[in-house]
Amino acid sequence: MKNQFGEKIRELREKQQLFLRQVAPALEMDTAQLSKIEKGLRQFKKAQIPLLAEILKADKVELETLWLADQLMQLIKDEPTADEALRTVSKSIKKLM
Amino acid sequence: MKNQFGEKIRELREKQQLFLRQVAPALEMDTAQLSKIEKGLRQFKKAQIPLLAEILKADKVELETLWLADQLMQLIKDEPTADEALRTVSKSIKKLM
DNA sequence: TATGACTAGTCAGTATTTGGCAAATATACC
DNA sequence: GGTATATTTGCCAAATACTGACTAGTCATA
Repeated sequence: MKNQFGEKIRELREKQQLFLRQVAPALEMDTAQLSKIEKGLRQFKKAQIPLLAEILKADKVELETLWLADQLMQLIKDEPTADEALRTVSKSIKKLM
Repeated sequence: MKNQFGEKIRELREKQQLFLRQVAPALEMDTAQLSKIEKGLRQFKKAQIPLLAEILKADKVELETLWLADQLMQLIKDEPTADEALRTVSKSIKKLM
């Protein structure tokens, strides 16, 4: 539960029967980088999500959501106050909407 | 709703009638730094929260929660998928507890 | 206008992240 | 086994972001 984005795009890539070597160049990176991204060892650039979604014929918004969820998970993992902090944030965000 | 930690510690400091020049040295920083922290322009080091709580006679856990909430807010502000991502994270976190 | 509290700006030093390559490993096929 | 392709790992230099420290500034009050 800590690399949902990477796992998802790997799943999508395999479903499309694409190899790293086919996808990576389209994102202007090498296969090693993309491999790391899929395993959650490197960050994927948010700005590239739309392009990636297109390549993988996936839902852009879903990928963006997973990407953001991973960022959040990173922050709160190992944090005892995670739960309460999330509640605080949810409350705050509702006021902005 | 974006600098709850800073606002809180300023409030606490004023309630204790302390000046920046009194608090900052105890945290091994200068007043300019602490001022920026209170205004949300700089990060406060998580590891120093217990000490800060002591100085301000405040609840350590509350400060930690606000600190974390601010980190999260930073990430999700301006993110259209913030709401959904938060839900995803909340779901994930429950599985770890 | 003098003093004290706070803030804004700058900048070098430090830390972290990234991109790219080369080598290692894994998998499949013959 | 041997070869070919796919993926992963490790490393390092370059780029980027962050921090601490200092300076000069504003603001309020006496």
